[in-house]
Amino acid sequence: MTPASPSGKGAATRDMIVERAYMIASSAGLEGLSIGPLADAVGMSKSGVFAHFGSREDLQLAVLDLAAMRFGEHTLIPALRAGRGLPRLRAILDHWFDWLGQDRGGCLLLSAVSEYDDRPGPLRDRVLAHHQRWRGELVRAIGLAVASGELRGDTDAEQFAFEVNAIALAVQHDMAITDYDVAIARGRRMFEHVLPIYLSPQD
Amino acid sequence: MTPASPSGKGAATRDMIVERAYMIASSAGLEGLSIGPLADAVGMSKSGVFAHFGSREDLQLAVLDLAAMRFGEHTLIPALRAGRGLPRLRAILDHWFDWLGQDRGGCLLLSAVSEYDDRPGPLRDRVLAHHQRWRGELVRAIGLAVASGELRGDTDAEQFAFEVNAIALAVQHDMAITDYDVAIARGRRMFEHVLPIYLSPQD
DNA sequence: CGTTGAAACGAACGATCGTTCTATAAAGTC
DNA sequence: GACTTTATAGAACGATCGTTCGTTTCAACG
Repeated sequence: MTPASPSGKGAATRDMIVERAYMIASSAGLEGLSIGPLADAVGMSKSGVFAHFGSREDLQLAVLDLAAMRFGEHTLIPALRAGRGLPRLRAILDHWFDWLGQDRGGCLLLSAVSEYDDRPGPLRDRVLAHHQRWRGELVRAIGLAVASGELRGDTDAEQFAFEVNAIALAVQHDMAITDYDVAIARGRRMFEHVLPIYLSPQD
Repeated sequence: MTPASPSGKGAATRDMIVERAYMIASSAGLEGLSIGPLADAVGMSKSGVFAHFGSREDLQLAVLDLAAMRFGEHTLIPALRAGRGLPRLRAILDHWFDWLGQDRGGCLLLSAVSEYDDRPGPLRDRVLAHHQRWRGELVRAIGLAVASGELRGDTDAEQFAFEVNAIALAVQHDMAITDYDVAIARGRRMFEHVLPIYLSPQD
C-alpha cells in the first residue's frame, strides 16, 4: 500500500511514470524505451518526466527493478502458499507460464538478458543480478523438494534449475511463432519429460 | 566461391558490406546496426554504403539472410555427413553448441526472434520464416531417427524439436551469466535427460 | 500578506539517425 | 576519343534522441 519510495507528491508521480514506462518497455524492450513518447503517454512534458530521474539509464534501472518486483509478486509469492517441495515447484512453473502469457512481448527480464548480454554497464549488471537472484530462488525451491524426499538425494539443483529456465525460455520463444496455448502445452509436456529424471525412485 | 548475388564489382563490395554488417549486428543486434558506424568500418561514406541498399531495412534483411546461410553451413551441412538418424541429430546439436560459442552475443537468429517478436513488419516475417525453416529441419532429422527405429514410433517430432530448441536457447542464455563451457556442459546433460523419453525401448 | 521550495513546462542544444540530392571519378561501350 | 553507365563522395535535410536551462505554476509555511 505504502510505496517503497519516500512518500509525497513527487514520489507518487515518479511511481506513475515508472509504471507506464514498464508497460511501454514490456513490448518495446528496455532499449526501445524513449523519454519523448513516455512523456506523451503520461501527459507530461519531456523535461517534466526527465526531472524525476538523473538520466535515461536511471529510468531504465527503475523499470528493471519494478519488473523484477512484479515478477516475484506474480510467481514466487503465491507459490509460497503451496506446500514446500514439489507442489511449490509446480506452482512456480504454473505461475511463470501465466506471467509469460499476460504481457505481449513476454517477460521483460528474460528479454533483457539477451538485450544486454554483451553490452557492459550498470544495466547489464542489474539484469544479471536480478536473474541470478531468481535462479537462486529456483535452486532453493528444488532443494526443498530434495529435502522432502520427493526428489532424488543426488539431484543437481543447479542443473535442474537450468532446465526449468530452459522450459520457460522456450515457451516465451515459441509464443512469438505459434499460439500462446500451444507454447504453454509444449512447456508443460516438457516439464513432465524432465521431471522423472529427478524424482525419487520409491514414489 | 562465386557469390550468390550477380557478379561484378558492385555486388562484390555489397557482399563485403553485408559481411561486415553481420559482424556488427552479431554483437549489437540487428536493431543496433546503424549505417554511419558501418560506413566507417568498411572505409566508405555513408551514402556510398547506403546506395547498395534501398533502405536500412533492406540491409537488415540481407544481414538476416547471411546469418541464416552461415548458420546452416555451420550446423546442418556438416551434420549431413553423419549417418541419418540419431547420429545426425547429435551432430546437429554439437555443431549448434559450437555455433553458439563462436560469436560473442550468441546466435543472431535466436536473438532476433525476441527482438522482433512483437514488432510486425518485413523483418519479423523474415526472422520467423528462417526460424520455422530451421525448426522444420529439426523435425525432419528427428523423423529420420524415428524411421531408423532409434526413436520410438509414437515420437512427437514437433515436441522433441521444441525441446531441442529449448536446450539451445538455455545455453545461449546462460553463456551471458556463467562461462561458455559451463553452459555447454549443462546443455549436453539436459539433452541426455530428455533423449531417453524418446529412445526406442529395445535399445 | 510575502517567501520559499518543489514540480512541471517550453524552448533550445548538440548529436545521431535514415535518407535524398548533386557532383565527381572510374569503367565500359560504341 | 565521345558517351553512357556505375560506383562513390560530400553536403545537407528533417526527425528524433537525451539532456540542459530558464521560467512559471502552485502548494506550504511564516
